[in-house]
Amino acid sequence: MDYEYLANLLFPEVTDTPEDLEKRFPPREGLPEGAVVTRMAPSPTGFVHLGNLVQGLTSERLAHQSGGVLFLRVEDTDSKREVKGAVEVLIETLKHYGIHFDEGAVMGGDSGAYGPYRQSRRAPIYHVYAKKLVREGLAYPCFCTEEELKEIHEEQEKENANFGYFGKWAKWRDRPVEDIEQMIAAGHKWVLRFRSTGSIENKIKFTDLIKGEIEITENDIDHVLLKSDGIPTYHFAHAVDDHLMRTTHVVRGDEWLSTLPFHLQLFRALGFRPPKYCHIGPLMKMDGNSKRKLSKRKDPELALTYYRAEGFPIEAVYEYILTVLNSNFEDWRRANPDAPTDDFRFSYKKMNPAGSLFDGAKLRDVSKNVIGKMSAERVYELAAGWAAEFDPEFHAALTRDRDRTVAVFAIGRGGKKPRKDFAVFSELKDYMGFFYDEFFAIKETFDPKFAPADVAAIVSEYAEMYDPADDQTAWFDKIKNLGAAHGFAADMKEYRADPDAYKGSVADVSNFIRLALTGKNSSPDMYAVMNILGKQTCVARLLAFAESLK
RNA sequence: GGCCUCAUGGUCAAGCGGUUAAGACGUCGCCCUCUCACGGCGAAAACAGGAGUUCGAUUCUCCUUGGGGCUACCA
Repeated sequence: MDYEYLANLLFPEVTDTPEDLEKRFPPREGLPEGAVVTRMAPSPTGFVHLGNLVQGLTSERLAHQSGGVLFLRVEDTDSKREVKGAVEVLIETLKHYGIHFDEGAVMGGDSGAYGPYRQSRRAPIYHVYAKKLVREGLAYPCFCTEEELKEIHEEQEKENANFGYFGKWAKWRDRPVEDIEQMIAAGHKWVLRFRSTGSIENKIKFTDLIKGEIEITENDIDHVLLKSDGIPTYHFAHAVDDHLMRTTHVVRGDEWLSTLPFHLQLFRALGFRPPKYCHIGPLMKMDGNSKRKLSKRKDPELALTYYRAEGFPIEAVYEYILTVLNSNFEDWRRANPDAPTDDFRFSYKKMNPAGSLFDGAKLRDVSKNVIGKMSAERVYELAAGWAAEFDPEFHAALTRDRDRTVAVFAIGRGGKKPRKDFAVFSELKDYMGFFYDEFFAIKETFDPKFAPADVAAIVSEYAEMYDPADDQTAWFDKIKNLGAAHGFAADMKEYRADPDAYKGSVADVSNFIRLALTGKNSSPDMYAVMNILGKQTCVARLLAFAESLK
């Protein structure tokens, strides 16, 4: 077989050589010793999910912690799954989550010397290597139609054989050039296949940075390298791109583990040195009531837009992912409560080889802590930003009087033990909506054991005596005395010692007032709440509540 | 079907041949307290099963079981 002839037949337009490309994309210089060059390489399917972020964050830390490079490469090789505008969504979402890329695809174009960074625009580059493989007898064209391949598969099922295009089923593997020429002349479409020399009899040993040493069977399948439209499959693009872009580490999901032997084969055939691999276990999710794990690509709860709409601060999602990825992160955070996240020394050695179940409750806890540590101004900015996008009405209320809203957020904030009232901004309206007249309503009720007449009397009398000038002690004394006058214990200890001697306690009295002012049985510190609400509003609400009980 | 991979409480996880098997979230109880939240104290809760190696296995090996993945001109 004259491979040189075949190569020119298949790729007449390719004149560049691999050497030309080596020169065009030289090894990266000026990087510190041990610098990690890696990438985030998502496919633009329309939404970004948590798994992407896990992978991206791992890559980002590995790169920037080592003084290396992180770039964004868009793997848009599948025209069938192409979703318009998805690339923009992708770039925007990653930007929102604060992953900083040193180079790669950006809105409308590229930035960096190793591009193009969209695989759909790299066809000429792939073809140079495709031609090289053909010339060396390492690849060949295959004219099988979809139907033929399906037949092969069915036949294999019948024979109980392994699936795939290999051995006797690889009908185009050893066809004479004349047949190929004829098919091309007749205008038939073809794909380029790898001529595998591997055997499932052989095992290869391989060291993954996360999983450790693993043993895998060699690949004997003649996988497709170039699809009939001339665009490469993931495998071929991975080998060519990561070599040319001088990637040192590849971080990806462990669903790639089984095709790894093929990738290694490909790197060798191409004369490339393979990168180091970190295969991350999948992120999983509870399936309703049954305690089975599953990975769901299409699960809306795993889409990043969900967390954005819920109103999780990005820092919280970040910290949560870090706690899942590196088991020592939580300990570090406890020891360094105020240090920037980037100070944490991330290590792939601490990553769990197995997949982990996504824990929403834990995310919430992390989020509460993160928000609890923020300044009131910061919470204001984020809350307003969230509301602007997802709740315009609430946004209008929040921003009507900036200083007042900041004061609301400042209640119980700061100090060693900040309040942790909410985990997401979407709960905010329920938590503090009563500060704004348009969202205020009596939503709960007091214990039916109390007589409405008593409650009404207490509330209306309190409206008379409330004085914003009182300090907190004087304020509370008034409430105690008022309660006592109505048969409610002023001292909690005395009340507990003999509950039957009283109608209730000062806690109950406070709660009547709270209910009148906030509409709920729970709220932040009442003294602070009343100060912000102002005397006029307080009195009006107290009287209205008393009136409603008649 | 074939191949790969993973396996400690409900969840996330320490653990690297000898431990009372950490910690966090969640759950429950108590304390603090004007409610809630916070905080403090405490409780229940785990090495999937079976062989082997070893003086000794959660830790090493094998098998079984179970989960996940791949087996496309998808990534």
